[in-house]
Amino acid sequence: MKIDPDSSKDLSAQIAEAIRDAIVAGELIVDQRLPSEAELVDQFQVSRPTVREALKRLAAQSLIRTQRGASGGAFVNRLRFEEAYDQQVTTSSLLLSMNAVSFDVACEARYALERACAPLSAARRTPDHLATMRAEIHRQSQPGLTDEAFCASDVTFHRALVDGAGNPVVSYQLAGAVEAMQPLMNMITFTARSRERIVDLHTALTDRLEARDALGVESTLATLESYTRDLAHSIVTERARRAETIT
Amino acid sequence: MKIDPDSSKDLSAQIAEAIRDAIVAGELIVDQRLPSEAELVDQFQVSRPTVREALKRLAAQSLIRTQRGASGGAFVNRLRFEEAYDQQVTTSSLLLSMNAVSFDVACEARYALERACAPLSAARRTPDHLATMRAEIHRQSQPGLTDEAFCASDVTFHRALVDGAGNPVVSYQLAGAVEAMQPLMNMITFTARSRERIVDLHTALTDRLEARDALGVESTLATLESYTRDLAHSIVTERARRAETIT
DNA sequence: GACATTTAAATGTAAGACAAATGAAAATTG
DNA sequence: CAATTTTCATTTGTCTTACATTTAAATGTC
Repeated sequence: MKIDPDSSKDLSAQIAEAIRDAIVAGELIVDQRLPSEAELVDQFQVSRPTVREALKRLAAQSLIRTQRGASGGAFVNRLRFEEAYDQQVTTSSLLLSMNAVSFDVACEARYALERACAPLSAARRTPDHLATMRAEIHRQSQPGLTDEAFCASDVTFHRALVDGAGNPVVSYQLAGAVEAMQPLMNMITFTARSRERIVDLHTALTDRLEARDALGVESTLATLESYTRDLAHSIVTERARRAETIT
Repeated sequence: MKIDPDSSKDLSAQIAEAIRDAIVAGELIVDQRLPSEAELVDQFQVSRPTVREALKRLAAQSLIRTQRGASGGAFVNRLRFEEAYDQQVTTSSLLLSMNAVSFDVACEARYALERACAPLSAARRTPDHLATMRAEIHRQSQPGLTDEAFCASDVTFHRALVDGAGNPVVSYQLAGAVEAMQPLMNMITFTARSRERIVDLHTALTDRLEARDALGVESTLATLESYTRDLAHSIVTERARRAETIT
């Protein structure tokens, strides 16, 4: 592990990269203790703040965790799916908002990927998944639910559908696609009628899943996608019409 | 933006979180300059190294970039798809290796998601995508290609297939699934015969895509998946047999 | 007005100090 | 001797101060 003091990059960035590469390459294994900050200072011939900045970079990516005290130090962190979820969701959300990704494009991506789970979920869903989905359907039917709560329940519902595939990698990948859509979904105001329609589709989805009818799940998801997109379009045009009227 | 000096978390972690929340909430917009380190010191009532550690955490997530000099400082960074790719790939790779995800599970997830692109790619692929795919097929047919190069070409081929969907969100999501598989794929030794079979399937895939035959693409992908899994299984059992013989 | 120089502001890096946590060894006590 | 308490060394967390380097703008010079 070497660093170049004349590089354009920060020393801390170089050191972080060197350590990260060692982790990725398997030279440092999970739960292994890194050298102490003082030892890293000697090893890389830099000051302690620089070493610390490097370690914080790694900590921000959940690659290491630190512990104070006598037998403390920095340890290679086992990256868990749950932690990776969160990072993926915030990254995906920022990607959508910062790159002005349209509702249509995001929606298309989400449902395309979600449909990919249909065969797996139909084959492997457990009663637990179905129960979660029906519970969320019930919640969504409650009058007086705020739009935010409705969207949150929608996310939980779809996550249960995805988790039904019984494949953690699929769940991880889809978490970003599904949850990152939520801010965009929150812009939609759901009328009583549109909620009713969505609840109907959710019910159909759950029924098909219970019947292990993969094709039925896929086609229902397609219907839900087009309905969601229509809903978004009508709201956009409605807003445009109102703006027109005011002008 | 407030921080709690008595929290169990590091001060730098709290400050980073506060700034990150402000970015996610849209209070700080792209290319906007953050307060200088000295100002942040005043604002949060902490020392400069602490502020800097917080900024490095954000830089590690590509949320900010820093610039030296008179009108320098830290700026909110536009998170681009390309940067996010890399992070996603390393995160996905580490998830697979650190959680001992089996080849089957990873492979299933990858092909399930990739099949989801089939209808979109069939509808939107351009001659460019087809040309890239055929070029990679040609490369894969070259004798004397190392296994690593073969795998790398395989990744390029599949990325072109995925990019054909013409949806950047899909490309982003799939980048992790496809590229993170490469280390696992690299464990496979490809014989001349297996390479021939894969090249045939790739050719079929490209032909179907050219014909805009979505179902054909899907079924060919399914065939490729099962062949890949069979290949991995035979290699595992072969190794087990040899180990048996030695013992 | 064009060009060279200076200056100021900002980040990058270094060095040293102390605080706080923590586990282990040593001392104390029953 | 065993159990408990104390002490101590190690390590990270934080602060202070200082200097180096980069960069753009202000200033001066011709």
